[in-house]
Amino acid sequence: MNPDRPYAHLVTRLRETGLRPTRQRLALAKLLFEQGERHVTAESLHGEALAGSIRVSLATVYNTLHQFTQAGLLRQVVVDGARTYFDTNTRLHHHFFIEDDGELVDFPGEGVTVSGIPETPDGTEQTRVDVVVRVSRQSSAN
Amino acid sequence: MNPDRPYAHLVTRLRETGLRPTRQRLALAKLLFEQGERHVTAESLHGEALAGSIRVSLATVYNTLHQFTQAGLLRQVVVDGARTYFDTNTRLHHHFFIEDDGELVDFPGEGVTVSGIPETPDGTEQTRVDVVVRVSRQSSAN
DNA sequence: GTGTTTGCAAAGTGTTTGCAATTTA
DNA sequence: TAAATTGCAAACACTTTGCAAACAC
Repeated sequence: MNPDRPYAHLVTRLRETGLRPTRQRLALAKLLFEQGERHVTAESLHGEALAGSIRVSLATVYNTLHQFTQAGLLRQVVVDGARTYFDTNTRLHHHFFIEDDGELVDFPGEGVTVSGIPETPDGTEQTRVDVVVRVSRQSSAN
Repeated sequence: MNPDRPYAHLVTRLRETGLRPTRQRLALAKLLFEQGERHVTAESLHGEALAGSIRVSLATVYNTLHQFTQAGLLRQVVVDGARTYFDTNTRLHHHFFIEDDGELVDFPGEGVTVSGIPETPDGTEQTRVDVVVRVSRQSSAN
């Protein structure tokens, strides 16, 4: 939080994407990128910010997440319908989706092969293949 | 629409699942199951019903879609985050998702193999593997 | 008749937007 | 100071809910 040394690398990273390194964006970037790979929702990140005494509005969190996504710093993940997840891992990978609690877990995409996909519909080209492995917690009672 | 011959097989199908074959449920079942495999949203189905002069409320459409899903007559598909799709194809299959217009296209699951999935997270077991092949319309301008 | 189902309108989520006030360069 | 960004509150889209009236058996 020292304003004299405000995470130079994050400042640079934001500048490179054409986003002004504002207090809010820096704070969110710090939460997002300074603790390994993670999955957040707008609300979870907003909660973290507030918990860390970072004053930022939910609207700004949404804006920032979308701007970061557009800049290639985040990847948007759709699994659950209800909420939108953002993933700080932008490399090729897929997801386990733990149905019981809506948690996401990455797994690397390098070793994964999907074979047997038919031709894409007329006039379309393949953008990406997403694999979601849905899992549920084993209950010994089952 | 002849009340004297109200689609006996649909009536039976509903009865088997423990759902009373009400006018609304029969009408929706007819729209859903009498014209091949399809993907609907609550709103699209509601629109169809109204267009076909079937008086049914949106709330009932939602209820019915969920009841049918629970009964195994439909499958819920998550791809787009904004809306929930229901698929009358309950067999093993995957989806093309046409990003430009949010349209879904099925492809059969039999020929598809996903290899290289690591072990599921601790204490969980695999429920299902969903493959979404995202495609976009080719523009000659691109 | 009795329990189920429906429809309405209201409430609930998660997300987006308009705009004045603030901040950045 | 000019342009970008923020925060608020209101608006949104989609979905769920509570409850009285209508319906199925």
